Amino acid sequence: MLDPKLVRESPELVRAAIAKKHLSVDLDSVLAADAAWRALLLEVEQLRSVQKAANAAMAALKKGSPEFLAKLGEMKAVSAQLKERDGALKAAEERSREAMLSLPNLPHASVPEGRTPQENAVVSTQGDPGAVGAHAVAHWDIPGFPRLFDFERGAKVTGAGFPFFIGDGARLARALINFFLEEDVRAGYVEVSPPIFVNAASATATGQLPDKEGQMYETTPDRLFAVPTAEVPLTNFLRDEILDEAALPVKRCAYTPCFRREAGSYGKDVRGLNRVHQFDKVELLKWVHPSSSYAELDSLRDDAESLLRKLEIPYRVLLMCGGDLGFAQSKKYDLEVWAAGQKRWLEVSSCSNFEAFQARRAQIRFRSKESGRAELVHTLNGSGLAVPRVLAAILENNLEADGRVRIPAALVPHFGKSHLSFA
RNA sequence: GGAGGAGUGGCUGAGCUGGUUUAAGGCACCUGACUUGAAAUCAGACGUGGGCGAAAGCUCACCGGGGGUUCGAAUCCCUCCUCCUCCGCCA
Repeated sequence: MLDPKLVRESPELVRAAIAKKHLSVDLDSVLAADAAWRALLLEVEQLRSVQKAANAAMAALKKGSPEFLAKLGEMKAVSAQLKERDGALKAAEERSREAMLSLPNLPHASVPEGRTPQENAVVSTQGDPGAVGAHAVAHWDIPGFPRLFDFERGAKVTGAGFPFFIGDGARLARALINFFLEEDVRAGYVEVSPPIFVNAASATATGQLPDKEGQMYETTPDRLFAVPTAEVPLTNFLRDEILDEAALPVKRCAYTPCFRREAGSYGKDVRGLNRVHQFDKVELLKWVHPSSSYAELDSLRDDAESLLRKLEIPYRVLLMCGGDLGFAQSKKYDLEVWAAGQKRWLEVSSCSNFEAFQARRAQIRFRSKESGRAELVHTLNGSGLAVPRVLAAILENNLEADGRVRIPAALVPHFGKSHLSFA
């Protein structure tokens, strides 16, 4: 959420942010809810103050004395009034908080104007998408593909979008996970293996609840949620804590399976490995000093990019425009790999700076040496990387005439051999 | 899963027969004095968050979470969570 003080004092900034993100949010009703809450707060605090003063006076009086009884009668009335007003205050506070939570984060000045994904800026393109010839085929059309990636039995056992990975398919996924983790650790991220279920409080702190409840798998009877990304447990790791300034930046990476119901998805987007309900991903996460968060965003993006360079997969970097930025992000880059068979770009990483937007909701702070106060950190995250789409790109870009797939040199030590076979 | 015990500021630790408690005392941290410097000692300051205010400052909340009783709750009641001990079950 945004700083309520900022919303109160500079509503024009918030209005501009809403416009740049092409959202429709009623800022005036947010301001009204906030003002109503503050008026009630003043009232209730005054009543409490009266009550506290009387409390001290009564403590000094002899219990049962006429003065005591008179005061007691008086305070019973105050107490009843306070109870009524306090109820109204709680309701107003709830309304105000919900209203504040409906406001999006402010986009950074460097975010381009635009409404649709077509207006995202292409920052750079690496490798040559045209290098693979006309013989390239979509990965699901490669002969033998169903033997290694069994969607039919997955549907039988669990449901659509839950494939089995078999033989060299499972081996390649495992090699990628291992490669990503090793490289990320080398880049200074501390490896974490988090719980893959989280409680409602955690899902709320990172914004999955209440809005995206339908996107998560939920367990009964404990009401735990299967993580849609490692970002959720990792961000919550430091929830409600105050860090040493010297400990910043804190860099973490984590491999988890990720679970997404993907309600509403359809069409060619969901074919093959493009979009599945359970997938492996290594997530990168940083908690940083506010003064360096944009430099840290660039280095985070470069860490993710270097994985693709080492795998020799053509990719491009997009800078998201205001309309495609997302509710909580200040600035976001997408990394997309070239899938030569489908002749389209697939998103494999999304690197974002949330500034203090997430940290405020999760109350993750550091003790500032300069001010002596606890200040909010800036949080960043990005994939490093999502496995199935990288795997799909390797299958499509590296398919050779004999029907085998060449394994990128950097991956061979993890895969154990130079080619993947569908036999 | 069953039975007991315990959760108090950055840490430690009283209060827990309800009312001068404004949460004692100690440690750590910070400032000052003494000192060539340091240690020790002495003095002072020392939580987080919200609201009002130009500011100085004023005010409210917070004793694991939530609810209740009461004029008044760290203290009494209910409930949930976590940790510890023991028992049961189990890879």
